[in-house]
Amino acid sequence: MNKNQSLPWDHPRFRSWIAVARACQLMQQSLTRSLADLDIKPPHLDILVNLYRFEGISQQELARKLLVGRSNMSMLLPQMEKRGLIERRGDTRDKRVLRLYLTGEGRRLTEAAMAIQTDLIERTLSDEPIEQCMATADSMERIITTLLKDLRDDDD
Amino acid sequence: MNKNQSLPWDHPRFRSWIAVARACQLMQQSLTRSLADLDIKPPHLDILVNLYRFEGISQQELARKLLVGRSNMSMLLPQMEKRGLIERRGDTRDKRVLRLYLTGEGRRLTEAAMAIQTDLIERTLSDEPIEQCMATADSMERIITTLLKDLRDDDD
DNA sequence: CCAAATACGTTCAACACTGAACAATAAAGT
DNA sequence: ACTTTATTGTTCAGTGTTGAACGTATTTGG
Repeated sequence: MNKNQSLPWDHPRFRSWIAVARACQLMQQSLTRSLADLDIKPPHLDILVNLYRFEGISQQELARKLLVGRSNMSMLLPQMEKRGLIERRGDTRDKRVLRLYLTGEGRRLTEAAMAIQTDLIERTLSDEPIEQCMATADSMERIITTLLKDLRDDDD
Repeated sequence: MNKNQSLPWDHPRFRSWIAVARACQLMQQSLTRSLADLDIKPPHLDILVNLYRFEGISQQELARKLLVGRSNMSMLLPQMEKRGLIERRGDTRDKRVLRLYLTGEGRRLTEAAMAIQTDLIERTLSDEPIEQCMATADSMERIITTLLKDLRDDDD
């Protein structure tokens, strides 16, 4: 019973998750490099993609979707607005919220960036069978649901 | 041909990877909370675990394993040394390198932290079949290899 | 044997992210 | 109607991460 018998690396789930985390970290670094040409970083891309899909979203909703703090959006969005990628218009009914929209240039940039990201992913995962990818996706979506529920429970 | 026909979300591999990234982000946040009791954060745990497995590793090697910059280690390690978790001893043969060792307290803390992490992972993944976990692990390890090779190629 | 190139660790300025405190606005409770 | 509570976005101090420049030590190649 010296080493408590079971080192973490012996657990299949543990080993599996370590690999997932490591792959994510590497993919993020690779994406950062690939996006450098467009002079944006992954956080900006996350924002752009969400505005692309959900036009008129508020800063609060955006922060929730991205799992970051509201203050983060308050730092990034004005800088992207100055760059002419997005536009912030006050909601007429609720004067507290700012609704977010892509500009024409923002939309063009978003499409270019998404193309880069898609290429990177498709290229990196090209050896993985589609069924495996879909099984992993299902798995991850279940895990996401579990984790979201846990985090919400803790906030009470 | 308006929308370039294929939005990223229609690609199975793309959808799959987005789920992976999101799950990782959430797991990281959850881990951060769980480790708060021990007053350490995920980066510290990464360091501790590697010293646990590879005693006497150098700062350089450690940084490479963790996929972070050397300067990062130069910031974190002295602070962990002051806290009495690790020890840094100069190599006798090569006076440039500092070799890293866990102290008794560091080892205890590492074991406690690993138990927390293992519990979190086992609990979160408990609904996923073992075979699925192992298939995902294989998948991820292939992807890691590919990404590592790509990053190394870029550095030339 | 010596000069050039390389490797290790540190420092520093720049930037990113967070959580807490805050002002303005809206919603709920009385 | 009006006080209280909650929500939205901002600001700020604290902390983490990075890449480049640097000093020191080692290795390589003439």
